[in-house]
Amino acid sequence: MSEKIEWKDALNLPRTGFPMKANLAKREPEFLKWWEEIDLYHKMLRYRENSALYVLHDGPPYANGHIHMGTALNKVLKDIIVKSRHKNGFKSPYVPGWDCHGLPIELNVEKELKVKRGELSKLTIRKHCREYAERWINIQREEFKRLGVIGDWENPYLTMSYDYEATIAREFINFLAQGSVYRRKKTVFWCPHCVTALAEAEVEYEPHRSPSIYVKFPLAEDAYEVLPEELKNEKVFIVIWTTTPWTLPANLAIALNPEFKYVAVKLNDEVLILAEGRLSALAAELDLEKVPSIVACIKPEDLERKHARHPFLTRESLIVLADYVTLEAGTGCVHTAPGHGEEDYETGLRYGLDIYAPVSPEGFFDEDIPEIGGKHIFKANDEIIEILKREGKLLHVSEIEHSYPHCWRCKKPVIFRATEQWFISMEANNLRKKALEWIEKIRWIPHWGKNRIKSMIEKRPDWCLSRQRSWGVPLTVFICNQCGEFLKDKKYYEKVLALFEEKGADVWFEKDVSELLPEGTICPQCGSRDFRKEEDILDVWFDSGVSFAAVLERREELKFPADLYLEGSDQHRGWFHSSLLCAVGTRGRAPYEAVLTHGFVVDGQGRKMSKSLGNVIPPEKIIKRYGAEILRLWVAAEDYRDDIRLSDEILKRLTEAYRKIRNTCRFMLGNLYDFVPEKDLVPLEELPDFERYILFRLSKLISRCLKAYEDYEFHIVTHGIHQFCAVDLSAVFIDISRDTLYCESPQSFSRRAAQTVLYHALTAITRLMAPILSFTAEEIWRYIPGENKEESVHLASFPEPFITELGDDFIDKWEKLMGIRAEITKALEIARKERKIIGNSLEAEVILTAASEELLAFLKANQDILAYLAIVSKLSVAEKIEPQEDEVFYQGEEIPELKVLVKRAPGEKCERCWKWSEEVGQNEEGLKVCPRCYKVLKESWQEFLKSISS
RNA sequence: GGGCCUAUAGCUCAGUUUAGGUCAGAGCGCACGCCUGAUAAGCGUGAGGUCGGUGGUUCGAAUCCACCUAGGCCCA
Repeated sequence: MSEKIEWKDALNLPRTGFPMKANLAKREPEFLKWWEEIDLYHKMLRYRENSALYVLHDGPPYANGHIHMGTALNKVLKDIIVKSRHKNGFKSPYVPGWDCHGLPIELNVEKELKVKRGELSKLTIRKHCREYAERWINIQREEFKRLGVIGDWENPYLTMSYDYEATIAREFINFLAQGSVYRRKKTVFWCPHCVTALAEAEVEYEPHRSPSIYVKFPLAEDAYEVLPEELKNEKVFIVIWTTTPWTLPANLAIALNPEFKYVAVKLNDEVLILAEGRLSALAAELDLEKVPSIVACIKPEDLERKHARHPFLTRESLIVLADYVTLEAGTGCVHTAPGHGEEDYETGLRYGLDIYAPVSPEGFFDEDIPEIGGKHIFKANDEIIEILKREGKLLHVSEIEHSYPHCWRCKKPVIFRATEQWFISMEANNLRKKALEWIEKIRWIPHWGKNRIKSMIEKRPDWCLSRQRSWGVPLTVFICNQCGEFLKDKKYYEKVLALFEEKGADVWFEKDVSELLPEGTICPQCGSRDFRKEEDILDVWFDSGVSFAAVLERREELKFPADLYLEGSDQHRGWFHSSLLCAVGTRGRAPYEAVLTHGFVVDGQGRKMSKSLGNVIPPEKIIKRYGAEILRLWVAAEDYRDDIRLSDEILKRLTEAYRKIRNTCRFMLGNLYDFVPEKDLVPLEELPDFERYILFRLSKLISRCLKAYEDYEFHIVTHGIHQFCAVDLSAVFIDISRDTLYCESPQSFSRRAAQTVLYHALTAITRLMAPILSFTAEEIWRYIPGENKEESVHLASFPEPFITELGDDFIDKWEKLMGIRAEITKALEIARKERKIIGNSLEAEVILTAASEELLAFLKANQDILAYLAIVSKLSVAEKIEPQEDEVFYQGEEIPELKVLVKRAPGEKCERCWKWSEEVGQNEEGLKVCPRCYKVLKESWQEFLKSISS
């Protein structure tokens, strides 16, 4: 007998080419290339040609800059949904899109070209903008594809494509024709730096230092008439407070709250009027030793429509009433400039005041204003304060820091300024009401999304559509030069739309009105033939808002309405909102059946990612270091409905989880090297109980995952798969079955049964993980044995839970067995760690007993399986246990009536299977193997036996 | 300042809604040990949380109410 027998040659050890190390960053591109080669996206659609449609409509990212974690998160979530719905049996097309027009691109182009606004023609700027957008689309497309996102990347939708531009114009004209569009002067956010009106969405509130001044307005003659007798000979002033001194030249009114009590107080030799509720605050602000005494009370309604004199201009200021005046700050007397404030504007309308805004688009005062004419408004603040001082009208000046609107693009402070703008009315055609009705019918996930968008729609003002810029789709409106009326009927615009479809929206700027209007057009109002075209362009939110018309309705593979829109929760005010208004306004219904939102990417401490905090992690970095797969796993592991944390620790943990899943699958592949499912698969009903129990657990996992996919709860899937790999497979089934897999005859029933479980588990898990771990699933798929599998895992369907009912008795029994196993394991650990009796569990013999008859009977009935489950060499059940010196006695913790005795297993170690047995060596050749192994060797390794005996 | 949302072990999540009383859990990580026939792998055991804080309702609250703190999105 030879001394060194290579028993490894007589075992079924795992064999696989599937690498332990994923090398994701390097291998992923190979899979991407292959998917492209086989045109996976279209193949997936063809596999589901006759299936029900599931349409997830892509919200277009802005074609500017590299993708970031937020956009990556969004696209991966969409990809998981598209892939999982496909696996669920739906035909689920995915057409990605880009938002291409708008101010940010225009500004960047100006920066690149080093030109200022207006220096180049609109057409030239537009040409450059188009190229710029194209450039970023191509970059972002590659970045998105790198994430493993599948879709119609070669044929995406672009809001700047000619047909899309035509659709935008057409939908605008729909609104125009139904009388929803109007034009009027209105205060809007205005950025003097970018020289444009801004939408609410384009304004950001930032802390800002402003002067805080108290200004005295002397009462005019008519106001004295209503003053109490004792004030008639005094110098009386109304005191206002403002943080924008530059708006004082536009002051036309002072607003009082009709509900407040106003008082006149004496300060030095002057009388000041203010709200009683602000008196002590003012005294504190002025640093007075004591609150000035009240000399009279004033009823605000007495002063209504009386006047005060402007503090430095020869003009009067109307005293008005308004209920928005508060006692939170100031004096309760509010400086009102209808051309420079939203509420001021409304008050101005009510009192018939001029909407006066003597400020140029660039932010310079009109020349005709004394002293400060021609100066920039923000620079005029100090001069106005000086003038007030000189005129003796300044009561107090200080500085405050407060939240002030800033331009989202240039980050500079914005102003309110009255200008001519185009609007879609929220009330015309009941747009607001209908939108609110549709909100009720849509499924919002999470449910609170409904309240959120509802309150926004309820409160939002009319939609300001116009932008004084170049890069966008023009507001296609013809205006009569004679009477000022604009043409509303669709018939006037058919020619324009046809031209847009063919040549894009540039033609609006290229061609003369006469070339755009149908021949012989006459103003229906005044009969004139003299028209001009509107020069403003449309708000980009309108562009993306009509994507349902440009994409869902126009693409053959899609449908209107979509099943789902999925974006960040900020889009309740953005795309969900604009899409809803556009669709309700023109189609009479919402463009989606359901809306799913995700939170924002924040750092490990829950703080938002920002350049200034320096906590930004770009997707590219994660892909390079860990692979896109880890990024995808991150997306899937987190509950994205809240904010989603990202940190190095989180990525490290995910990498570990990934490795566990990968290695578990690798082990299964390695043990299926000789398994031919078509031939070797053991029918479910013939499987031993343990195998059936594991498949039952697998079935539960499958059910749970299918439901979680259905509900878009991917973190349930991820945690479920990971836990199943780590516990049910790796720690339980694989650990226990290793002996069977390695040591039994290759074709034996018991080994094939164990392999059957591995095969089912592997194929199920691979398909379950495919929407998330798309690369790894594909890699595994290639190694899975069998002929009848799809070319790509992404063409396969989800597994079905194949064991749904085993009976409660069966489950109870197995849960009890696993509980007993856990107790044995604890006893073994004591023997190992504290008593050093054993190392490997196979070195142990276990004797069990129980305090209750019932448990004792159960133990006796399951003695053999318990030995198997516990992975010990010998296990028996006794009525009574008397521990010896070198033995461990353990009483159950979870099962107190269970008692476990551990001692060293008797006999010798079988050199082949490493189990200890008193029968080792009892064979003809005197091999140091146990009878089981000897039998197996005779059965399946005769060649090997010959070779070692020679 | 207002609306909406979030807060459970170092990390990611269960448990909270359409019943408040085995609900204080899982996996990972960590510590310690074992194995060396999944090996830059595998197995086991263990230590970790007054469920963001403070009050209140209740016989009893992570779970209901109020307020506060921190953070996020949106708005002013």
